[in-house]
Amino acid sequence: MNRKYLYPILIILVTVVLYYGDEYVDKLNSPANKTLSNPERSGAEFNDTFLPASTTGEIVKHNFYTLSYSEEHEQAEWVAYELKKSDLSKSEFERPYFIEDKKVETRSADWRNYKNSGYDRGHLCPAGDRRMSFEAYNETFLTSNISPQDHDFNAGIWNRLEQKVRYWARKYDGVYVVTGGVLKGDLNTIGHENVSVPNKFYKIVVDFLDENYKAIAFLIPNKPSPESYFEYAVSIDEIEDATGIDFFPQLPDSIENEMEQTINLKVWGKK
DNA sequence: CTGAGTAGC
DNA sequence: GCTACTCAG
Repeated sequence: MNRKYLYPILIILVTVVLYYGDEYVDKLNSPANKTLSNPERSGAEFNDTFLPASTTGEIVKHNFYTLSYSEEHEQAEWVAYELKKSDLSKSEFERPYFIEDKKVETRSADWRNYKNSGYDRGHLCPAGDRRMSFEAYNETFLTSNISPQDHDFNAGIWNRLEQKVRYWARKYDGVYVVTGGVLKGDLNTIGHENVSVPNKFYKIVVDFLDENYKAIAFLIPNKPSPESYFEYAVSIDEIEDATGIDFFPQLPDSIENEMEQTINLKVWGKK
């Protein structure tokens, strides 16, 4: 057989085995042996309680993450997803092409806006967080999930933060993540569709392992930085002020208020 | 891991 | 317009 066809088929086969193999193992282990300590706190219904409010009214639910799209800025104002410990498999997939998100009614930006713009097509929900299946990985390559990022920012401090989030997901047996660019003020644009270039990006990470939810948030300039992301840690309230987004409206007020005001870096491992 | 640009059908 | 290949931090 031609090698051109053999390789993709092998990838698909391996993927199917990995994907359904995990489901099979889960079935064997369930419900007597629960490897996750908080399985009842997972799934779509639970995730909905962490969804931010949309300022645009255009929420799009994908299978592996949810976003709120801003047609004005031609990108998501937030992308939200649960990153489970079990999501962190090491399957390797070939990077696909970015394609339009057909679930966005106003059409998401064409990838060509980014070509020769000087900016990366920076993932909001990282491809590295969705390697549990071929479908999940590919779903991150929708243009509704990218934002113009300075390359050295994306490959540098932002990438280091994303890897830390994966570490926290392993340590805390899953975290909830909300991330996006700050779409406010006078922003430069790129491409024929005028995709806004955020000056800052934010990321909020919630550990919901026990009843005492705790969160950490970051607001980082869209430029190279040799510093630690901890230098850019802020409260969720500060991100709400900067973006105008209400992040956890569905949580009980007492939990929301406490979580959004607090900055406790030591419990997140800052030395 | 995070990405880019170019050549060719 | 899409795929394959090469390359960088």
